[in-house]
Amino acid sequence: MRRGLDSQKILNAAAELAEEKGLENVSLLQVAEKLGVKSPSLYNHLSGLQELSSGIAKIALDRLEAAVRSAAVGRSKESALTAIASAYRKFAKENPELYKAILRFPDCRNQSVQEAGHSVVRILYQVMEPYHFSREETLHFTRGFRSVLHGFVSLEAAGFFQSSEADVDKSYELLILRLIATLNSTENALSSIAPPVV
Amino acid sequence: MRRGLDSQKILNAAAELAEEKGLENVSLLQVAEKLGVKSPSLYNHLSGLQELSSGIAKIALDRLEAAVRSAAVGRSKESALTAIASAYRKFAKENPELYKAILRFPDCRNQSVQEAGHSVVRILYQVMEPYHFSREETLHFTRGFRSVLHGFVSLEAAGFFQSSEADVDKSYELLILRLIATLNSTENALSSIAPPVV
DNA sequence: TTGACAAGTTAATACAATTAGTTTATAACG
DNA sequence: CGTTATAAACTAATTGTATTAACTTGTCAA
Repeated sequence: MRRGLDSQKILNAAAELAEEKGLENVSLLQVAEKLGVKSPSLYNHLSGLQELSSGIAKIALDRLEAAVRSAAVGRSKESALTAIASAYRKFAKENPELYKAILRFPDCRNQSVQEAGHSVVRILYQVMEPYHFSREETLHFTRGFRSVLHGFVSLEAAGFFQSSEADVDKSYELLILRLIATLNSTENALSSIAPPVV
Repeated sequence: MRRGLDSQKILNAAAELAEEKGLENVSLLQVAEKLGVKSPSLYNHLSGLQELSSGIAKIALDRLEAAVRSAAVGRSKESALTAIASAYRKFAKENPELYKAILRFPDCRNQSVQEAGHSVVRILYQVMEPYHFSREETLHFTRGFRSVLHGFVSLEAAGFFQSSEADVDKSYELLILRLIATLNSTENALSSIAPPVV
């Protein structure tokens, strides 16, 4: 008895298991076994399967954030945005099971998962500072940018871009560059749509 | 004995159940109960839970396609693209459980799900015909456009856009308009990135 | 030293998927 | 009109999982 278990160790084991056997095979039973413990013991440290799922999602977001942050360091504006885009897709390709964990819906209602997601967004705010957009404009753009990263990466992961008639890397690059290109003419673009926000 | 079951009826019941009780509560047991039958009976019509999931995803994609197609009818280019974007998001908002079904990863490897996804893309090809882009350019753009739709809608559904500092409708509208705007200057945009494809 | 509590345990319950083996309605054929 | 083959249902059993309850026992602090 009396192992040194705690929720962090459990979540790390779960994340490891996800990478080894696939996210769908992560069960309390399997995690407990990996830790040399019976599954009810886990309830001393977390409230159930839901919390395990949320925890994995949080770990995944933390690692994604680290990857994105390190890609952006020392860069700003276009250069930072393209670097972030590459790092984001690279992370999803290298950690497919963890990336899936981020996607699972109910988790995102979870407080700490929300916060982890938010800290990814904060990086975007930082690299966009030099543009001197209003807070609202920045928010609109970062929502869009995130949508693009997430949308492309998850459709790709789901196997929807398998046509051999066009290179997937290039589709991604073009998409990112297109979106970034609209930043240079933001004032014009915005004012043709709605009055400037300021 | 001898109800008039078949796989279509099962899948429709499953889709209905998803809308009523949430996708995560769709089980063979529940579906069977809804149909007044015992769960092993379902195996006469489908191979198991996987096929049930794929089937729900296919139904969802079929309905999404119908919604998108009907939004695009009689329109082309910008007008069609914005109409499609609105219809897509509207569908996801009105059918959250079905939209989740589309996202579930393993399903997308499924043949008929892939095909259903493809027919959504075909609509995009049609409305973009008047631009007279090359097949490759069109493919790149439609991948991007789909990514934007899917990415925004799923992040929103996951609850990531809850900041009250900017209107979510407007974020979406701006994103779509930004992306469409890059089409008008596609030649320039592309050539500034890489040699024209033609 | 002792006793409360934390962290394990086993045992039991409930639900879900799936398989095996059985029964029976129905339709096709003699 | 009877027979029979088959499909479609059934019951029963197995396995895997989450979760709760009731228990045991280290460990730390009074």
